[in-house]
Amino acid sequence: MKYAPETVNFFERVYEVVRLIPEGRVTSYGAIARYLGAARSSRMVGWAMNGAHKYPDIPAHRVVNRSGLLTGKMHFGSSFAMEQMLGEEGIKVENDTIVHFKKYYWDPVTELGELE
DNA sequence: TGATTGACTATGA
DNA sequence: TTCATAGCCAATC
Repeated sequence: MKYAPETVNFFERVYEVVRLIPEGRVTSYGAIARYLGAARSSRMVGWAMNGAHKYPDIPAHRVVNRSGLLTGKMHFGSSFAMEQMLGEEGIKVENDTIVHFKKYYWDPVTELGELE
């Protein structure tokens, strides 16, 4: 697997941010992208997560789309693994969507401060 | 090399 | 309010 030099940095940053997500909290692809200064590259965050499976400590289940919808649950091996993991962290999932998403929402820009 | 796709989001009808 | 379309940018075919 080879990435463009700048891309490696971007992907690494994505993983770093995801690792910082506290247990029992979730964030969105767009929020991460925005935090990294790539507000319009939310899809790249998703793409980064695609490769996140190679890293054992990336809590990708804490990353959902802006509606709290578990759009990537099918990438966890089984379609129920993601909501099960979230459930064990105290996050209720109903109909593939996080209940009270706003309450659990963890925005890196807000929590970590804007990137200098 | 060029076209298509995707774990997204914002915007307009 | 719900549905459709347009940008985004790297990876894959």
